[in-house]
Amino acid sequence: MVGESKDPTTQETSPTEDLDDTVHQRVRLGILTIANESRKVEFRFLQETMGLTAGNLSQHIRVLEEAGFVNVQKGTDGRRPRTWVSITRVGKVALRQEIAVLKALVSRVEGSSAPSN
Amino acid sequence: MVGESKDPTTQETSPTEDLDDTVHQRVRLGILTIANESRKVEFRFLQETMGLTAGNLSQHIRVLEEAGFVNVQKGTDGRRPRTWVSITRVGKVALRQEIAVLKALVSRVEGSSAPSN
DNA sequence: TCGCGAGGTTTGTATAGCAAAGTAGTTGGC
DNA sequence: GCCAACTACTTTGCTATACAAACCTCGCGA
Repeated sequence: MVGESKDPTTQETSPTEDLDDTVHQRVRLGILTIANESRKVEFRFLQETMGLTAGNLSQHIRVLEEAGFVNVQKGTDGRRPRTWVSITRVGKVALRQEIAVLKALVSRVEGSSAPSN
Repeated sequence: MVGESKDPTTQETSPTEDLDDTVHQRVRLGILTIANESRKVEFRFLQETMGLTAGNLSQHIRVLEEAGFVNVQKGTDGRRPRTWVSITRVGKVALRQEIAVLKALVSRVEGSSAPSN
């Protein structure tokens, strides 16, 4: 039982302390993942793909922008206004870090088919 | 460019929509991960391992309990009061689901060393 | 028996997340 | 060519969340 006996196989470390809440948040993790797949992504595309309201997406993009994880470009497609989001170098590093922690977490959970379970 | 051309290799699906915010939240994901590793875990152990204040941990445990993901047992160790947390069957299913989505996410991100990157 | 500490819980508050309402420019109908 | 409806977001307002400080209860030592 954890905390009672010191089982050497028990990993007594926090599985999630290295996660950055700015990146880990569900919607933003999705945005970064998609943004990481191409040079730039349209606002509309993100909204439809992720099933978000424009207002909600707008706010999450602002958070990512203020963290330096994405750049926002405004322009037009024909005469219609468009907003594009692109991931920055810093954003890519942050995403990689998140992924690294998640990989470790997945391994840890999959490795714990504890006998008493 | 996503949203402009229909590149068949582009995964036009949300990477994170199947994540449950109750489970995905950083601290709670940690609690469930640790709880999944043994039959029951002491409150104090969770608190120290994850570096949380007692108040914060208490709240997160309540959320997990109300979701049916953990059971809370109160008792004594000698004469000192103790609180133990144990993951439920439903909690295990929820954790597995989270891990499944995270695995897919990791693969997706690692698979996108997009040429234009 | 009084105070101190252990072990949590409750309360207060700042922030986050979300959608409704608002804004600015565009297009289509007549 | 003027106005209504639409596109493409942004801002605002509300609710819920996350956190720590303050609080509570019980046992133990002096």
